[in-house]
Amino acid sequence: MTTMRDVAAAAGVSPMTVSNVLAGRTNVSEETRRRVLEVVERTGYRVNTAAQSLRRGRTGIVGLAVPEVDSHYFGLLAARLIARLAPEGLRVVVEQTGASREGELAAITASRLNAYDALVLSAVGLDPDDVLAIAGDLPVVVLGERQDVRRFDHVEMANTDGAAAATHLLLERGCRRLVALGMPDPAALAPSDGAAPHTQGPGHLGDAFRLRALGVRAAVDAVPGARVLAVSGTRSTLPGGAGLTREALALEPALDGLVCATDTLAIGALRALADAGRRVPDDVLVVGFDDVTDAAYTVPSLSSVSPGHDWMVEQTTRLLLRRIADPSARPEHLVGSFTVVERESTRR
Amino acid sequence: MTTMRDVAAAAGVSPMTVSNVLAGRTNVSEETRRRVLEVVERTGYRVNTAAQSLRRGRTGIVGLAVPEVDSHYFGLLAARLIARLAPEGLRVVVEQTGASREGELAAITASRLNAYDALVLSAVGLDPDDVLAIAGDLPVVVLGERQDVRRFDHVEMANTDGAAAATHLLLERGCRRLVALGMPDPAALAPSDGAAPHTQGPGHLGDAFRLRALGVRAAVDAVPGARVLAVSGTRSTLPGGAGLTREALALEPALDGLVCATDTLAIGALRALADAGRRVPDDVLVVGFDDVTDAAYTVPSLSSVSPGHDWMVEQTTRLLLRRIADPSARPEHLVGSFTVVERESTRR
DNA sequence: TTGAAAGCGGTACCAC
DNA sequence: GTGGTACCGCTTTCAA
Repeated sequence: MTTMRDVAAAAGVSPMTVSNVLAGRTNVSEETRRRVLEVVERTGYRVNTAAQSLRRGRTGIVGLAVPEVDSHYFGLLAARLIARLAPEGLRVVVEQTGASREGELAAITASRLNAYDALVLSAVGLDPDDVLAIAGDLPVVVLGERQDVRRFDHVEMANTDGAAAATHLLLERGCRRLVALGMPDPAALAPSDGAAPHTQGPGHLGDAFRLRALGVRAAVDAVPGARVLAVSGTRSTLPGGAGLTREALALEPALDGLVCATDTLAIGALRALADAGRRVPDDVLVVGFDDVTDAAYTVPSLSSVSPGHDWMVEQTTRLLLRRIADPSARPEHLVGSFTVVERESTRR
Repeated sequence: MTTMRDVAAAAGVSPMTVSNVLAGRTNVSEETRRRVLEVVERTGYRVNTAAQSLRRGRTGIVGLAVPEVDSHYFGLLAARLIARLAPEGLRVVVEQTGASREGELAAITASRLNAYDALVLSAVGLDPDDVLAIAGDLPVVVLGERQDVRRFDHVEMANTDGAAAATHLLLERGCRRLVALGMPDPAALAPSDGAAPHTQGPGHLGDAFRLRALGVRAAVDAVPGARVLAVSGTRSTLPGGAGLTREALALEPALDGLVCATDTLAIGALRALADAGRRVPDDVLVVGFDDVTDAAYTVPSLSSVSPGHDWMVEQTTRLLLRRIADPSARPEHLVGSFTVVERESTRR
């Protein structure tokens, strides 16, 4: 193992000078710099990141906690975040939180968490207390859903408005028997009792999906004669989407519109509808949420709510860097805009 | 910031004892252990991983280098690897190598690489020299494709045999005008000149796809009257798959079978075929490679070559742990088996 | 069963 | 421009 001391010795300088050269500091003569670099080159020396981290107090690693890695939305998010943070000198470690409610999460995540300079929490089905307990004094940016904790920076999707717009699209196209796939029952959300939606007890489902359900409900309530049935009880997976759709078809055989909590669920739904002999968009209209890359490539292609990924990643990065630099900064709460991207699955 | 010293002081013991308690070592009295844990609990203390890494000489982080994060195969691989390595106390950092040939990669990757205990290289379009240069003495497991470097542990997919079997399936179903989508031209591979396929110059395309092309060629050559056209020139993406398919339709309007280098390309192809008014499987049969989750959920569902993901991840993990423990172990080279999963896209 | 000493390999600070 | 000194927070070693 070559150390900085070795390089220094070989170049006839002090370790400090090697450090200065490698850090690109300017207080080194051109001659010395060249000599040091020559030795570095020759020996293949690379700085020890652990030592660097210990000394600097920063690891250069950002944790990204997502419910499941193998989902369309996550791939999109991870890819963009990794690409965006790389030039900032930050690497991304992916934490899967999906299977692990309760203890698992508290145990595993907590012990690893301090290896990160910051944590991005993406639409995790955790209640705020969990997050609080786990985070400690770690900079946290919550992404996508709403947390009622004002402590954290937060980039929120237009969950409610986006879902309302998606639902509105189906209603406009003539749907009257809707199913909200993968969302908690909007009817049970008691929108009129004045309580904020996030006070509905600890998150058994991500806040995001509850907020989307509210949007669906609002849109449906605005149209006399329209009704919506919520079919929930699974995470956002393809088999989950297919399963829920079979359930939906059994519960509401006359369904003519499917508003899905995510594109992944919607893609599963498309498959299940095909299996059931329901044609999309002839018999049933389908709309998803997230506008993942795949949405444009399904057959029929999938209409979806686009949350503006670039903006979200950009803001997330900005808040992250800001908070790493200044942990005491006042938390920001941003809400993104959205667009409904219409494709074949709702075209009539 | 709470340190181990602080905890020790508060518990009236030495830092060493705190370390022993937290590491679960047995040489601590029950009484002392309880006292220490109580303080840890109360203060929310967590060990500093940087210091730990520095002292131990291991970071607990494994790099996973993939061409593009946002692809179906990667999601699958990453999810499984992350889940499998977590109980081993290893986290996964994702490195995107896709866009970065040459300098980029050498520069960026090399500087970060020593933060890892090991590196998993997944089907990267690098030539072996690159890998050699970058890796240094870092444990490397190459996954999926073939490297002619015997230095590395290697878990290879049944690229050639799998592709041959997939092609055979199409031929069996009556296809005679095949297109190999996303693979280098099998005709140009000069299979009979005795040269090993990996001597075809530095990897402008992943070895994996070239090996798959060889399989396609072998299968086609065995059937008189059958021919295959290779349409390549893109990485494995959905738009890429659609684009290549449009190209293929222009070059070979009579095509009746599509063998795709990956499922992602195949899914893009399904979309492009639908756009072109070609029915699958009525007019054209399509088969992919990887058997990603999505393959079972497209409409029509996609036949694919399944490389046995569980086995691959298991072997990768085994080799990884082995080599971390013993860097001088003799490199192993494993080749997986495969199964052809037939679905609607080839059912006639 | 407990703990003192000695670093792991860098870098901030400040003197030269 | 250069480098000595101290120390980041933890753990290996070995003595008590």
